[in-house]
Amino acid sequence: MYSFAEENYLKAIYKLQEHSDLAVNTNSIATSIQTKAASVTDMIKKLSDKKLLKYEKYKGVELTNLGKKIAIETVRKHRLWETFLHDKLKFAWDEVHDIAEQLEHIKSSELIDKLDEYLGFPTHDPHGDPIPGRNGVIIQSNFVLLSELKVGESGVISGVVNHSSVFLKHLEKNGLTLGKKVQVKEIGEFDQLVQLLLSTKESILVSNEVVKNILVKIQYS
Amino acid sequence: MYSFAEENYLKAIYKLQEHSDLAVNTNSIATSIQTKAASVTDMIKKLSDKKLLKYEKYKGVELTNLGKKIAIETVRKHRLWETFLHDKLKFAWDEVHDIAEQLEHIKSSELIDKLDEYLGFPTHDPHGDPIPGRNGVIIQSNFVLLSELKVGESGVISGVVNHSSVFLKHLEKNGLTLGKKVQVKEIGEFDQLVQLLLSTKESILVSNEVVKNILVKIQYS
DNA sequence: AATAATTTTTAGATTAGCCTAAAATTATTT
DNA sequence: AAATAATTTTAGGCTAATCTAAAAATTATT
Ligand SMILES: [Mn+2]
Ligand SMILES: [Mn+2]
Ligand SMILES: [Mn+2]
Ligand SMILES: [Mn+2]
Repeated sequence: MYSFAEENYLKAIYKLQEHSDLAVNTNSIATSIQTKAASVTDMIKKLSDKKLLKYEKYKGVELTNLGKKIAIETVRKHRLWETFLHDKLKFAWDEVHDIAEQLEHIKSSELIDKLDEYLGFPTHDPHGDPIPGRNGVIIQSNFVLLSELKVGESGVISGVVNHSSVFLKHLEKNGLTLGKKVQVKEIGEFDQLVQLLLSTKESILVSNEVVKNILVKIQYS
Repeated sequence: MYSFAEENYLKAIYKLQEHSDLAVNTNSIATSIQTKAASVTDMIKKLSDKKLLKYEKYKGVELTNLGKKIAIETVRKHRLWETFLHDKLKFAWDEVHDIAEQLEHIKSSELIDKLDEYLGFPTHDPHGDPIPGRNGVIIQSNFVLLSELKVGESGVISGVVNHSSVFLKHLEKNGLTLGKKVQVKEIGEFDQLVQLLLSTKESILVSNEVVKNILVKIQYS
């Protein structure tokens, strides 16, 4: 099977090429995985030998179908474990990522399928990210940024762009958690601060940086 | 923190010195961990440098308190994960060990404590082995081998000595699982085959090798 | 006590994964 | 089109964990 490092590289490359089907370059992998470009070159040679990606010197890499499959399996494991940690063990949504980063490398397809079943075949992880199915299919949700909503429009918080602990804690503190309905009341003309109306009738003021990192499912009323 | 390999060595040494407080010798570690003596020598030097064990050339090793602590923590994790896999994910008792062998190395004390709580603070794993507490304390149960029982005596199956999959499956097939009450009906004088009476009134015949590997809690009737 | 057998250690390699520094290539400015 | 900047690769080294084969130490046998 594949090593932790190999799986981490595949996952990182997968996420980099996910929303832009260009070749992924060495430096961007290095940045995303917090390592040096020279290390990346070493590793992508190995992954290329193992037919997990296509590599042309100085031209970046592209995952093969096999590489993509392993990457998606790793994402599936990661998100299922995050769901377990959050739903069953009651970890806060900003605490699950680092532990899942370890758990995602446990080798056993039986384990992950039983975990999936135990969790009731969840479709999204605690951050609203879709959980790939056994078959590798990922159902893309059509969420939009809360910053895209016009004054008067409403949406249900369904995901986050920024996954950092400090951001997630900030949302939690403001009651902006998954499933909460929010309506845009006012957008400050000068500083773009956004006034949000919660379903509790409570009104809160958040920065533009916050609404740019929240994904909502639009509610037509 | 400690590497997977280091934790595995500590656990192996711990189990070897557990029931005999002599120094543990190089070859026995090599055998138990399925590696070569030269590799063991390399590793015990490292563990000695890290104050996890006391090592004297040609004289074997003894865990320090620190080494013992890490070993017990690893055993705790292993058995809690086995319990999770068995109780929650419904893995058979012969399927949990190999996966727990991986899970025991996940680094997060918060995780293991929450798992412990989630499982209801179990005292024994699916094979009847005691689960060390947070504090490292292991409650030793006074189980005896089923082979020690005389004709007429009864006991509740509470553990196994042999943990191999083939043995565990054999027990399962014969209904000899944890918690089952058995009474020794007859011991064959010629071949030592043992006739056991189950609480279902069913009577089964098992080999001496089987009863020598089952631990029971004696029932005084 | 000497010899033989066994155990343990050392010496020297190997592989995975990472690093720094220098060289090579590609991209961007002048 | 040169020159300069940025990116990428190569070269050489390092650590962890393993191995084989040989040497050294210990233990058992004659
Ligand atoms: Mn995550
Ligand atoms: Mn990872
Ligand atoms: Mn086990
Ligand atoms: Mn292990």
